[in-house]
Amino acid sequence: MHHKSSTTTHGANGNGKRPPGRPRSEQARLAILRSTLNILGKAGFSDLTIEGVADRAAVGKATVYRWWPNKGALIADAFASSTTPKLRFPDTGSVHTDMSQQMRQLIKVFCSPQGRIVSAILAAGQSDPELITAFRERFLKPRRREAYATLRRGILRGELRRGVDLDLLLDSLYGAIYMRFLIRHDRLTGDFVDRLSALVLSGARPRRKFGSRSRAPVARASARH
Amino acid sequence: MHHKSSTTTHGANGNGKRPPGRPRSEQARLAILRSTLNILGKAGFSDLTIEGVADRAAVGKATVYRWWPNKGALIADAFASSTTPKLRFPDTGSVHTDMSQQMRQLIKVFCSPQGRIVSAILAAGQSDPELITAFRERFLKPRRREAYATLRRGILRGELRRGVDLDLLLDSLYGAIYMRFLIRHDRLTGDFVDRLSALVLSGARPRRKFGSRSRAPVARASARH
Amino acid sequence: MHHKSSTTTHGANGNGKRPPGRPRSEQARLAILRSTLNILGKAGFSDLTIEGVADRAAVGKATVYRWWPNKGALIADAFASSTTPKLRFPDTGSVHTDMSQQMRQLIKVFCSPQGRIVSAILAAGQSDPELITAFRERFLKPRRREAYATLRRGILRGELRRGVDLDLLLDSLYGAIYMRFLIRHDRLTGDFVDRLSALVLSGARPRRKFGSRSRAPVARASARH
Amino acid sequence: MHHKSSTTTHGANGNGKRPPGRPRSEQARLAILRSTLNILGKAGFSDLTIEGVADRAAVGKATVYRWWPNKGALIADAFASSTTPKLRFPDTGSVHTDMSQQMRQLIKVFCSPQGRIVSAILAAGQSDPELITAFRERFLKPRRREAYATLRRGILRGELRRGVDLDLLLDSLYGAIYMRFLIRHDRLTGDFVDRLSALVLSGARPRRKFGSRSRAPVARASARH
DNA sequence: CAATAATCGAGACGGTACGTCACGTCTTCTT
DNA sequence: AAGAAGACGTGACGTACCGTCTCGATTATTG
Repeated sequence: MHHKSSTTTHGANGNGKRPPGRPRSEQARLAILRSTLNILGKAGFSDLTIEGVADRAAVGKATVYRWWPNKGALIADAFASSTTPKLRFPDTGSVHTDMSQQMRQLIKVFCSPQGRIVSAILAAGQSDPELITAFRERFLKPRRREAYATLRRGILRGELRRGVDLDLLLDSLYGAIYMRFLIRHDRLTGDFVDRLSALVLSGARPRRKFGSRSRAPVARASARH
Repeated sequence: MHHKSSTTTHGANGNGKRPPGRPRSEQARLAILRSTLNILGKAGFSDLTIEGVADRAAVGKATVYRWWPNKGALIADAFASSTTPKLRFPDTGSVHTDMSQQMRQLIKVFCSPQGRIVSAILAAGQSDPELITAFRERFLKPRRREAYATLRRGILRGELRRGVDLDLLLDSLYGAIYMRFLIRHDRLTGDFVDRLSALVLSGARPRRKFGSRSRAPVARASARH
Repeated sequence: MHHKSSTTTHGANGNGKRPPGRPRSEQARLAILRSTLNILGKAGFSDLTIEGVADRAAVGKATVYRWWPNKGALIADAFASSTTPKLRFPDTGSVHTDMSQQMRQLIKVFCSPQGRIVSAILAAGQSDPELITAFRERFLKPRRREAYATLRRGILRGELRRGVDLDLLLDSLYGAIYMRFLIRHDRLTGDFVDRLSALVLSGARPRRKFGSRSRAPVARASARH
Repeated sequence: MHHKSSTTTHGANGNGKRPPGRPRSEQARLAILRSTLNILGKAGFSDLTIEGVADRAAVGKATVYRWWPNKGALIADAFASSTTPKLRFPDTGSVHTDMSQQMRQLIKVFCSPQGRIVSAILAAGQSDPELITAFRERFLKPRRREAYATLRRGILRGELRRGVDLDLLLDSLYGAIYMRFLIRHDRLTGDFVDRLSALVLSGARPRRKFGSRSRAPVARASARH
């Protein structure tokens, strides 16, 4: 492979030996990523040019091409390097509250300049499979893993049905957010997120059995939503 | 505005008078739209060039620019003109079945060559507000209107809660589909659609009335929503 | 031939019969020629476009093409229709004075807006033989004929040698003017014209024969220069 | 100024230091000039397109635009670079012979394919001042300087009058040639050149001194000029 | 008084070349 | 060996005119 992973400067490979020649300039790498984010933050994907990135980073164009095979990889790296603000799931004892709070953080990111970057990645990803894969692996999956945990806590507490399809559930929740984010047919507000969480999670509650009284506590638990 | 709506040839404007000059060639208009769809169907948005469209349509480049201000508008028009396969809502007497069947049609479209066009529009729309607006107005809204009717039938039949937020409901349903379509983290299957519909709609069921023994707690639980 | 002579409206052909159909609009014809001269007078040949001519004349483009096969023909006609200011040869009794005065008129034309038109014709004529021919026939030759007469008077008066090559003489005189006009390496002034005339005509004086007494009058004639 | 002189590759500037970056390709430069001359030699100025030049030179269009601001500058450079055939002034001891022989060479050039280029430059120069200036500086003036020397030798030898205006003389001589070349009302032959030289130079002969019997009247006649 | 016929304006048509921009590659000297 | 600088061939951009064509409207002659 010609293009090295941009996160691995060849100065620190496993065997402790450094290859001859001038080592890769960390300064240049950072300047390029910063420049990419700056441009993406204030202009669309189509306005992002390698030439523009190199100029703003005061870097030779070839230095960009040496380390990133194409615009997509550059954007992906830049996004990954961008310190995505906290998107942690709290553990409040209520699935609804946990999800709702995290989703409120998410829409805050989507509405910030960071949002432009996310939408640029999703857009570019439509014609660049590697890019959409990068988004999935580096952004979506890590958060999904946390979401699974949150939901499982809800199952254990009896707030959610035991056999519920977690992916289906998460797609219903986040899909609505992504859809509004990308198609912009309606506003992304905290209130929307709350009602969304309530609607979808209520569809995943344990099924009531006739004559069973035992689930009253569960009912009380979800009563806090 | 310089660019006329491409759907309004000036041959049939309201006052019955045709403006002077050679009338717009309907043949050229159709050839351009057809050519656009052909190219989009087999290549990505970035591979679609106005020059290529004009060539394939055997049309002067200026003729394209005369009627469409940019690539986005062209794609939007082409998509709108494409006889989007039937995406009608049946009336089976069950909301779940109605929605489920329509959503199955939708994913069939998304998985066909038409899907490339949709994703190209959504992608390009991320840096072209007019394009995403065109998608909303010409594609999304008309179908939403039908969806409202379907859901309202469900309300009348008592399948759905009276005060449910229809937009919220539809975003949960379709958002999940759009998300899988765009991020491709999971497959879009008929089964997925069925379970999706079941999950979300069950969250919108009427609250149980007092006296029905077993559902009382649930009803109380969601009462605050 | 498809293109009629622009000076012959078909309303007045030889046999007194007028063809059916709407007659050519004299008004349009004049507007086109006027517009051509206006544009040529303030811009170069390369800035003259048929489209521009038609627009300024408030005339359809096809009306121009109907009557003039190309830009050159249009310019030629426009130039011919332009009332070239008086460039007559006086008859003062001195060849030098006659020529000098006419040449002074000529450079006045060359230095006026009319000059731009002449230079445009000569320029365009370099890649359009018909155009340079038109210039010769319509502008140069008529004036040459008068010049011949003037020079012949000088011969009769004994100011010029009997066998002198009149074309050679005139090319020396006017060539110098055209050269300065086109190459602009030096100014075209009245004084220049006077000295030019003196120089060249003095080279065409009768040859002195030994012991001949007859040239006294000639000497006197040129004494007035 | 953005466009560098095409004759100065930045490889050899005064201070011996080469600027950074890839040096200009001398090969491309020559290919472009050659291609320009080829096209001009067989077609008119209006048939010369930058696109055509670039294609024939197997060069990017941008490379042409990088170094020449417009078609005129390109032609001027191409012409200047064309090894203009020998147009030297001999030193035969006779002004007439010297001039005559050089002028014969000139018309030979004018009648060759090179002539098309000259006429293209003069034509285009009529609407491009820089182009006509380039012609003057690069072609006309160098030859004029030699012509001055030739004429001055004639003065020293007593063949020409001491105070004669050399520019006037040269305009009479060469103007006649340029006029016939551009207006094509008569042929450019060696005989024409000989008689032209004889005519004009004879008008610049020294005035006869008193006491030389036969020329006395003539001398008096021109004395006032 | 129709019918016929050629003109007029307007302006869209398929083209060609324009001059610009970014692409991704290359060649040079410097670090 | 990597750096910046920047020229290279390529190819699409959006614009301007080319010369041709279709329109409805106008203005004449002819039957």
